[in-house]
Amino acid sequence: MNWKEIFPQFEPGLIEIIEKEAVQKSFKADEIIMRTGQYIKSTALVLQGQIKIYRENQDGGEFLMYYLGPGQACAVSMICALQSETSEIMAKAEEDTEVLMVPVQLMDDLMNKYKSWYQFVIQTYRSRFDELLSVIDNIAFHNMDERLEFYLKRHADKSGKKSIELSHQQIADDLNSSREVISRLLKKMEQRNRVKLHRNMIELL
Amino acid sequence: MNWKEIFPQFEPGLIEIIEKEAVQKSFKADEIIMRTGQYIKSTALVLQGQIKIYRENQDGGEFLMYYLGPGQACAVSMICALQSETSEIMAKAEEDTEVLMVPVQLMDDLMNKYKSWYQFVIQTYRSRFDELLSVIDNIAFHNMDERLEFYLKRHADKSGKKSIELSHQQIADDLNSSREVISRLLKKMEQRNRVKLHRNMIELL
DNA sequence: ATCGGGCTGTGATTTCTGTCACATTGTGAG
DNA sequence: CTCACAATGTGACAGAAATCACAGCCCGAT
Repeated sequence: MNWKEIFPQFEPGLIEIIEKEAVQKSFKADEIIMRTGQYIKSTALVLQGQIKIYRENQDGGEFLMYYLGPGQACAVSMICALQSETSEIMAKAEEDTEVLMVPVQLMDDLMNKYKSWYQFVIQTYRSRFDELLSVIDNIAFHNMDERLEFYLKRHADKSGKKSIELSHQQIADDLNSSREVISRLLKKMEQRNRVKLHRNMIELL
Repeated sequence: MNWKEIFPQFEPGLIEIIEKEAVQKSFKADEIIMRTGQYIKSTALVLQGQIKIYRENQDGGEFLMYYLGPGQACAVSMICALQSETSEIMAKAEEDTEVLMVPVQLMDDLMNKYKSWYQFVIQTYRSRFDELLSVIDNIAFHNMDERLEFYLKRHADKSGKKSIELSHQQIADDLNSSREVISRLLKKMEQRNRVKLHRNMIELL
């Protein structure tokens, strides 16, 4: 796969180094890419697929933070990488996914030498930070019904499709809620003609 | 005030530039330093006092993100600064506060030229990101009683004191809750001998 | 076709939190 | 001292969400 088209902003010298030092890896859908507490050895650049970044607590509860698609990178891994620390988050492949693993040790060097890398990293920080802000907004200021609408909308935006292929249970997990609550709220949304419900699929109207 | 002692890690050339280009500013307690939507012209380095960084929604609800003390800087202002964007957050002086305002235009240049500035910025990103993660954890996984304990603990850690001089109403605002709920939970904590309540003051045990 | 297991719908109940109403207490200004 | 006002205590009630219990439904494997 020609990854240079996915990161067109990278300058030639940078591409060369990445070509030489980075390793391409594949993950199957539902495969865990990184767990909380795990030592971070590289930063992942997403080439294809979707990665879900989420927080997990001791009781098995999950909470979705955001998705990473092609052309994006995990801010946490960069930020940790620069200090060789352990992960605070979980990353799981939502679909079959291709990533480019850039070794930690390169980071400092790339930041200094390549303007396009520096800008990519800054840009990544900013987008992730903004996403976290909107996540906090949602959970702090909104009830579950509004959070659910936001969730569905974001999911549709990411995939570019009007239909969302998830079970109610999966949605409940992402929102750290329970299946019954989500089912009920979805039913109400259907009654208000915001969605149409199918098995394993929700159609946005 | 001799600000160099507060940022001892800065290298000589960097200090010189900041000395020349930055402006020192004072804010009185409760003064708003930055509002949501405001254009960001400089990055604030805190010299003295405490700044509260919080999110505000349209209905007047507030939600505390974190505090900035001496030697710290606002990650949001840096991140926005680098792209000359508007603020997504509110900043208010908790006490009388002194800050050093570094103009936005300098940022890129400083990042490239001064290793100590670069490291400071990266370090700042990382700490703020981590704080946001723990904020999300709290709100996503914990009930108000646990969030309150976390809040009190964090407040005590920041100030280094065992006593917290806030009214129940102020605490409720920070947690986007209501005064009565906080009063009740504090009473329960007192019964469990976790705190001792006074007027405008809470003593941790 | 039918069996079983994963989805989905729905009521009943409980817990947590927010809201309203009002009593009590502490404190500083005059 | 006392008056006014802010801070705190508390009961009653409402609504959101979690939990339990169970019924029906869809779909793929046999």
